[in-house]
Amino acid sequence: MKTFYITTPIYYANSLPHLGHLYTTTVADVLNRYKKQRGFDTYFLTGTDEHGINIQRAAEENKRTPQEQVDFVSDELKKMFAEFGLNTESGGYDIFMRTTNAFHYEGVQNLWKKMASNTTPKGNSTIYKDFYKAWFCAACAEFKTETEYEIRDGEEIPRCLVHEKPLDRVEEESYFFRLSDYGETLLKKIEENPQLIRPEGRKNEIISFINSGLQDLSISREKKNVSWGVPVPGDEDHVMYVWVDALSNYITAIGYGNDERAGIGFEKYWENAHHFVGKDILRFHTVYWFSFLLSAGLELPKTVFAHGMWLDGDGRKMGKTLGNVIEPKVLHEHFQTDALRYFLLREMSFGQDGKFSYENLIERANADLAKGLGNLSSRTLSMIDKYCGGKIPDGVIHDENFIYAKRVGVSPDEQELVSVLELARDEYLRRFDDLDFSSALETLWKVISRIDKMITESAPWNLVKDENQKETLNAVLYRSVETLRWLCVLLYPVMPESSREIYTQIGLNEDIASINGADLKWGEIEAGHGVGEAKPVFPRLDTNKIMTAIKEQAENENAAEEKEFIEFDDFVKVELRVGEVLEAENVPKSEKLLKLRVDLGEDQPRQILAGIAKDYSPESLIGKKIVVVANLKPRKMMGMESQGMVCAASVGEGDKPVIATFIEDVPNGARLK
RNA sequence: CGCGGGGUGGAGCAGCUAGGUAGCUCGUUGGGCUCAUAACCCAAAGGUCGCAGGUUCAAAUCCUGCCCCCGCAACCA
Repeated sequence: MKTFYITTPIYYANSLPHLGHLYTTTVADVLNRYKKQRGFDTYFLTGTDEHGINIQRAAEENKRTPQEQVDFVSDELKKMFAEFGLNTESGGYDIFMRTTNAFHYEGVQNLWKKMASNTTPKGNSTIYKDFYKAWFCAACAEFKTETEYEIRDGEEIPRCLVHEKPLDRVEEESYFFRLSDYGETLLKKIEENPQLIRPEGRKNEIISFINSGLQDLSISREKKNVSWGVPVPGDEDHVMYVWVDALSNYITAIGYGNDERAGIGFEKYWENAHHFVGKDILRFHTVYWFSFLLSAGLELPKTVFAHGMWLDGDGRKMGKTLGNVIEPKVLHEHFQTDALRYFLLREMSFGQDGKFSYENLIERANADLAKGLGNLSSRTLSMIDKYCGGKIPDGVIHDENFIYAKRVGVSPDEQELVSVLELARDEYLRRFDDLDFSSALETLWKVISRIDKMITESAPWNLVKDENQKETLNAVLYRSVETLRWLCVLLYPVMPESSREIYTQIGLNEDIASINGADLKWGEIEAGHGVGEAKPVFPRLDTNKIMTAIKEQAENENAAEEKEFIEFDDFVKVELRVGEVLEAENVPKSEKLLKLRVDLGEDQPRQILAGIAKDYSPESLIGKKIVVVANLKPRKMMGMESQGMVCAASVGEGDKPVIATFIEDVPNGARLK
């Protein structure tokens, strides 16, 4: 039997579950069900990456042990996956991989040894020990060069430009992987296997990255600095750094280098491995991972597919500040899982970025599911119930009745419809195989449209009044219900629950999870078979109602958070003072920032940067008395230091700032208490 | 010159790798129908495909230059 091994990334166990996790794992789940249905022996991996300094720190902050910390996060993730039917019990992933598993330690150590025992394509040792001094950003998981960090006034430790967190000075012995010897081999592999990195645009990025020259990769940390990791074999003083440890999970999980998982079948699954990753981590999964595999003498996966990211409805990145984050919890509460699955696959052209808003989801669910598929199912079954006594009619139109069928525009021969359906099915499967989920689904919805049209044009509600049209009526209903059967089978991977539900309502009871769409044949529903009760499968969603509920919920949560009282001492820590704006000007190249000089009654006015340029002109602020947080830690923005913060109310959806001021005159520097 | 993504009817997108009548969903307008979850069907309006040049018989698609928007990765603010 042909195998198919599909993986999501293992998610780093220092952040709580979010839409990104849900998306990648959902796509993988859909494809896994699809391949299984098509007769493949599949294996589906997801999980968590649980080592490293960030975990160690998060554990300290939360007063837990690292193990408790990763147990907590991976449980949260598992809970979310279970809520969305992605867990093993629901037919989802086969393993929730965790890098803290004992078998992983064994497997990855054996991989390391194997890598170390070989030489590079250029005949050098693959792993060597060296001394490395560099600034390292734990959040980026990258070493930073001079252009990638800044040293703020009064600080000695540079901060990463991306995260603005202090960097770690890594000045230690480290094992290195001789990545610099693998460029040519990688390029050759990529060229030989057009499907190796997808989509095309992303592949080109990787090629140009390789062409720009590969540097050797630090793959260990001294144990005295980072203890939470897999020990380097034969060297007590080092633990593996993320790359070898995390990436290798894909092979240790199916039995590479360890006995515990050997039964899963490394050989058979690895030869058909497919990694699904976000485009942000594609480089690690191609350049680094491929090189490790080559160094260990292992085959590369068949495909690494980089999907896009979900942006908000306006095309902006989701983030806490903007308040535009899509919460899995909200999705679970207000939407059917199948509607979400459909949306995720239909709305995004796979490989590109997509926009996600609750409104879009509601619109899709209503247009395609409630009004489309659901309504077709409902009208078909209801007519079979009313006009045929709940039994599926025979679809044959005999010669003598051809004339009546033609009179209402129904082809006596069903062959035309069958060809259309088969063509759509073939196209659907082809596009699905090509991971073009969105247009695959589109082809099926054309079929739905066609059947709706057939029904409307032949008007069964009129046919039923005419004895001569009995066979025409039966044929229309048979064609409709038979098409519905096909749709259920084909849509099962995308919408397992709803497809099963409709299938049951049709009165059928095979397990559609194991019906290969390619084997579907017209006319396999037997006439006389009783249909089940027709119930709406996809409820029509009320946008106003749902959006109101979601907003109220968010507000309640905010209110709950605000109700946590602080001590007076806490308030006193915030030094609010009256300031007079002496000067104000726009910051060049910045659309948000204004540079203010504010008199706080001190010797020198302060320079304060405020993100209000969109709503306030510089002139309008001069001479105004405002409220300033005087003891806020200075911070650099656009190369300038801001020595305080302007207080403003945050209003409306765009968090429009409205500056606080006084109704009477007040002396500069007066403290607010 | 940091890197990347994008600019296509009112909204959201596809088409661009292999040039050849500009397509889909939603929305709008008018009509039809009543089996169905106020659903479905038909018709219409609406685009100089960011701008300028070039290649070509032919460019949304290829080339050059420019303008504008958005990200720097779902974390933190």
